[in-house]
Amino acid sequence: KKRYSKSRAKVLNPEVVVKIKKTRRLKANDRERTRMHSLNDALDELRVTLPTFPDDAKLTKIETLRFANNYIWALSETMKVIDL
DNA sequence: TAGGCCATCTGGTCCT
DNA sequence: AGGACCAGATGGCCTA
Repeated sequence: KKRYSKSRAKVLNPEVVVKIKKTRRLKANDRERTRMHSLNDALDELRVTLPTFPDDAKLTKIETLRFANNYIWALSETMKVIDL
C-alpha cells in the first residue's frame, strides 16, 4: 500500500510552478531593492558627516567611502599630535 | 560618443 | 525553507 497522500512533494501543475517561481523572484527583487535603498541611506548619513563645501556636488558612492577613510585617518593623526 | 555612476534584476551561496 | 548577502550583467542618464 502506498501512502503518499501526505507526501511533501506535491505534484503541481507546471503552469502553477512557473507562477510560483515568478512571484518568488519578484519578492526577492523587492527585498533586494529595499536592501540597496538602506545601503544608500547609510551612505547619505555618511555624506552629511563629512566636511564639504555647500555648493560642492554630491559625492559619489566611491568618493564618499574614500573620503571617509581619508578623513578618519586625518582625525586620528590629529589626535596623536594632541596626545603629545 | 566613450566612460563613469547608478538602479535594478538575477542566480548562486551563506545564514537562521 | 526562506531570507540576506553578493557579484555580474544590463540599460539609462550625464558630461567631458
